[in-house]
Amino acid sequence: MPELPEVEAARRAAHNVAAGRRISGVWVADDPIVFEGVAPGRVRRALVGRRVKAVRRHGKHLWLELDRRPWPCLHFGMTGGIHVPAGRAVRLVSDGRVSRADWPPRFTKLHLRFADGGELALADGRRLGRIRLRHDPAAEPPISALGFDAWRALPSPARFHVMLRARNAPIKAVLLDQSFAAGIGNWIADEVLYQAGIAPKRRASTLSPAETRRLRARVRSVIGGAVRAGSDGDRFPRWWLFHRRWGHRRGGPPATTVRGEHIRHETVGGRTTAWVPSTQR
DNA sequence: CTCAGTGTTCAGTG
DNA sequence: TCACTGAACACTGA
Repeated sequence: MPELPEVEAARRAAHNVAAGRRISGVWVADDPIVFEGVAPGRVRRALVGRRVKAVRRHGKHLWLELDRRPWPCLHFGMTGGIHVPAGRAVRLVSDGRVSRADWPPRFTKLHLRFADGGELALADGRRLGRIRLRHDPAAEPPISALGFDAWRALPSPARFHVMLRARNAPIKAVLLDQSFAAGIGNWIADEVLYQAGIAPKRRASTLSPAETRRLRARVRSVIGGAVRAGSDGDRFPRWWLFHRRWGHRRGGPPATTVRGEHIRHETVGGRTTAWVPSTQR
C-alpha cells in the first residue's frame, strides 16, 4: 500500500532498527525481477558487515546510507513493504500484523540482521517492487528523475501554479506523475482533489490561482495527516474520502461520503478514480 | 473463474 | 522532441 506516508513510516521503522548499527547477516531471495540490474548475491556482499549511517527517502523511494558505497535502494511497487519484528510479537509495518511464526514474512526478498539483534525484512508479494544498488542514489536514475518531494519540498504557491499552467493533462494524471511530484499515488490524488473541490479530469493548465492554492494546501495537509497517523488508515479523519472510496462492491449499495454525497468511479489518468461530482468542479 | 489493484515503464500516437 | 495514453508487468485476494 505504499504511497509517500507508507514509505515514510517504513523509513522511520528502518531507521529505528538500523541507524548506527552494523549489518551482521544478509539473506536475499533468488528473484531476478525484484533485484533489478544487480545479482542478489552482489547486494548481499555490498551489505554484509557495513554500518548503516542513515535511511533516506524521496517520494516513494527509500535507500540506506552505508559506511561504504554502493548503497541499496528500495521501491515497494504496489504490495511491498518493510517489516520489523517487535518484541515477542511481530509487527508488520506496511500491511497489518502477522504472528511470530510468520517471521520472516511471506514473500521476503531481503532480510537483514544487525549486530545488536535487530532485524528488518523487505517483502513483496506481487513483485512490482525493486531492489537496486547505486553509488549516489539521489544523483542517479530512477531517483534523480523524480520531481519535488510532495511532503518535504512543496514549491511555493506561485511556483506551483506556474508548474501546473504548463501541463495539459488531467490534474489527476499530473498529480500521479512522479517526475512532477514524488510520492503521490492513487488514493492521495483522489483525496486531495476531493478536499480541494476540483474534478480529476480538469486540465491542469485551466486551474485558477485560487484552485492551485487550495490544491497545494491539501497536498500538504493530507500527506502530513497521513504521516502523523503513522500511515495507519484507521487513524485518518473519519470524513476523508479514503474510508469510503472502496465501500462499494459489485451489486452492493452505491458508495457515498459520510455527508451522503454520491461517489463516482471512473478511469482518469489510467487509474480507477473515486470522486464526488456534486462538489468537485 | 474473473477481475481489479495505495505503481512504474515503455511503445504508440498526435 | 514532447506530452500524453494505454497496455504490460506479476500475483493475490475478493
